[in-house]
Amino acid sequence: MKSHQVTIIDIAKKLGISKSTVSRALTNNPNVNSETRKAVLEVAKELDYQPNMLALGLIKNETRMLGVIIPDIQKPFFAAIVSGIQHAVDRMGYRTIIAQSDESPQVEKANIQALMLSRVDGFLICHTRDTRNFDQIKMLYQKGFPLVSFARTCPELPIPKVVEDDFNGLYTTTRHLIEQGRKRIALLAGPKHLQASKLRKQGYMDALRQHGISFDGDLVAHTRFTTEHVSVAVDRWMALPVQPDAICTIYDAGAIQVMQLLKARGLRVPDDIAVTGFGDDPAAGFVEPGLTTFGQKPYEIGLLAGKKMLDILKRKYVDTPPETTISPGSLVVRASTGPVEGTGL
Amino acid sequence: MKSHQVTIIDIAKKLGISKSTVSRALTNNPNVNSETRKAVLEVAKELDYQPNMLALGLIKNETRMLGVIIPDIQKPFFAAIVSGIQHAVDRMGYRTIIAQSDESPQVEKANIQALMLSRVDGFLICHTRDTRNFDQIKMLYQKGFPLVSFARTCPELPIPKVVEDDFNGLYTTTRHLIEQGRKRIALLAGPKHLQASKLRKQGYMDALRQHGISFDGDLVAHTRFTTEHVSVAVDRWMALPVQPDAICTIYDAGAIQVMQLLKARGLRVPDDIAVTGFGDDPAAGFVEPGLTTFGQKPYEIGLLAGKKMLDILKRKYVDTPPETTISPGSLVVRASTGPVEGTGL
DNA sequence: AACATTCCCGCAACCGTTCCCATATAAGCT
DNA sequence: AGCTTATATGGGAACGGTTGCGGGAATGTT
Repeated sequence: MKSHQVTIIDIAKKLGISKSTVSRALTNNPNVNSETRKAVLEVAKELDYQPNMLALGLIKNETRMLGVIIPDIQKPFFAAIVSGIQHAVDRMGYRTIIAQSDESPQVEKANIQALMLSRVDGFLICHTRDTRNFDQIKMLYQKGFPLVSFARTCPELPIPKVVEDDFNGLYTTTRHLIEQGRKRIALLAGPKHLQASKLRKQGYMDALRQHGISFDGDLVAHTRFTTEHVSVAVDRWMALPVQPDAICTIYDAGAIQVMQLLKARGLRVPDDIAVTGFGDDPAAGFVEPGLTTFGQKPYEIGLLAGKKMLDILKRKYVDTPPETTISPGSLVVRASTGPVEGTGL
Repeated sequence: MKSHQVTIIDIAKKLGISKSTVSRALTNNPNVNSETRKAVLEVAKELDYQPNMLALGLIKNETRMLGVIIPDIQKPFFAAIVSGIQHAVDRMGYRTIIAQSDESPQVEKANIQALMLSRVDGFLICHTRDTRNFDQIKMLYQKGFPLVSFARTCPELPIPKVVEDDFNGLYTTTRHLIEQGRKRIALLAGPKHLQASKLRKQGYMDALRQHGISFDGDLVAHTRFTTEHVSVAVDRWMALPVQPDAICTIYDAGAIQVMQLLKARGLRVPDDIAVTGFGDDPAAGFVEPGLTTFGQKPYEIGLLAGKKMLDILKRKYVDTPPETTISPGSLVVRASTGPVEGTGL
C-alpha cells in the first residue's frame, strides 16, 4: 500500500556517504562541504524526501502540536476562538488538535488524557460550564505542561488567561437600560459557581447601585443555560405583581429565547420590555428586533491565547508571573432596547 | 522544566527484569507470567507511566491523527462537519488536526504539505471555492494516503465523497416557488467551475423545464459568493423591464443578503418577491421573514465522512470501488416564500 | 620540516518502543 | 530417563533521525 518511505539513509547510499553527513546537510549544520550539501539537497529533491517528524519528535521530545479543548465547536464563539488560535500559532509551525468536551466534565477529562498521550506540546483550555473539579488541569500544571486558559478558567491556577470583559459587559448593558429610562431590570444570570457568571452579575448589581436602583432578588434568575431554565424564569417574572420593563441577560442565546417567549406572550420588544444580551453572537444581528448586546471579539481572544502559548513555548515567562488578559468589548446598540428601530444588521 | 519521562526501562529496572517483558506485559501479550504482569502494571501505575506515542508511531508508521482541511471553521456549515467527523473517529482513537485554508488555494496547498509532514494517517478535505488545480490532492492519492472528500470535491479522483444534495436542493426550492404561483424566477448561482454549483443550477433548470417555464438567461447571475456580486445581480434584475417575482439562491448567506437589499429598496418579501436559500444555516431561522431553504445536515455529512475514513483505515475498500454519498436534505418552508398576492391561496 | 589548526566526514550512541530470535526452565509423553 | 513441547524471559535489531567524539586530510604557522 504505502510505498517505502524515503529516508536519509537512502540519500546517503545513493551518494556513497554516511547518514550523519546527510543529516547535517539537511539541517544546515555548518560542518559540511558546500558541494556535498548541494548534492544532498539535489538527491533529496529528486527522491522527494520528507523528514519524519516522529523520529525528530522522539529525539527532541516535542511534537509541535497544541491541544485545544473547547466545549463545542459549533458555537460561533468557540469556532472564532479556534480560528484565532490557529492563525496565531500556525506561522510558528504549530498544528492544533481540537477536542470537544460537549460540555461534559468527564469527556473533558478523557480529552486531556488522550491529548497528553498524543504528547502535545501544550494545552489551550476552556472548561465545561459544569467543570468544578480542576484536578486534571492541575495535574497538567504539575507535570509542567505549557498551559493557557480562556473564557472559562480555573481561578486557583497561576497560568496565563484570556477572558471576556465580564464585569464591564453587564455593567454597560445594565447602565444602557437605565439610561433608556428602564426602572425594573431583571437579570437572566448563569450558574453561581462560574467565575464569568459571578462577574457579570456583579457588573449588573454595581450598575444598579450606582444609579440608585435597589436590588430585587425576585428579578434575578440563575440558569444553567438551558431553554427550560429560561422558560421558567420568564414565567416567574411575568407572574410578578409588577412586571419588569427590561430583561438583561448574560448570554445572547438566552436573550434571543427571552425575546421569542415575550413575543409569544404578545409583548412587544422594546416597547413593552427591553432585552439585552452578551457576546454579539452572529444571531444577534439577524433576529427581529436586532439584539442590543455587549460585543466581544472571540477571534481576538483566540489570537491572544495563541500568542500567550507561543510566549510560554519560547520560555518567556520564566520569572514574570502569568497574567490574566481581559479582551475588551463594546456596547452594540440595536432595536431591542431603543425607542428607535435598529439597522437590522 | 519537564521532568524525566518515565519509560518502560524505568519499570524494568525497578523490577529487575528486561524491558522486553515490560513491553509484553503492557501490551497484553500472552507470553508473560500473570504475576509478572501484575507487578508491571502496579509499578507502571505507581510511576505514572505514559507510553510514548512517538516511539510507537515510529515503529508502526502511524500517528492516529487525521488531517481535516476546510476553508473556514467559523462558517457554521464547516463547524458542524468538523464536529461530525470528530465524533465519528474519536471513539476509534483518532485525533483530528484542523487546518483552515481561508478559501485560499495556496494556503490549502501549504496545509496539505504541512499535514503530510506531520504524518497524519489520512486526509479529509473540502476544497477552496477557487481550487481548480487538484495536483496536491492527486499527489496524496498517488502516495497512497487514505482520502475522503466532502462538499467540494475533485471530480477526477476515484475517492470516497460525501456531498450535499445539490441537484435536488435547487430542484425542490424552484418547484416550491413554482407551486406558489411564481412565474419569473431568478437564480443567484455560483462559480461555473464548481461541481456543486453546476448541479444546483441544473436542478433549477430541470424544475423550470418540467413545469413548462422557459429558461431566461437574464435571470441567472453567477457569483463568486461575494457581497459585491450579489449586489450587482440584484441591481441588474431590478433594472429589467419585467422584474422577477422570486429569487432562488444556491446559498443561504446570499439569500439573506438579497432579502436585505430588497428590503432596502422598499420591496416586501414575500409579497412582492419571494426568496429561497440552500443549506438551512442557523441564520435562516433568525432573519425576518424566516428564510425558506433546502435544509442540509452538515453534522451528518461529517459523521459520514468520518465513517468512510475509518472504513479506508480498516482496509475495507480493497476491491469495492469508493462511492459518492449524497447526504439527503429536505425543504424547510418559512415566511420568505408565501404565495403570490391575490391568488386566494 | 614539525606542529597546530581548521574543515569534513564517519562511527556509534541515543530517543522509547516493538518484536523476532535465542535460551532456560518446566511440564507432558512414551 | 529421554525426548518433544509449552511457557517465560532476555538480548538486540529496528524504526528515522541527531549529535558528540575522534580522525584524516588539507592548510596555516614557526
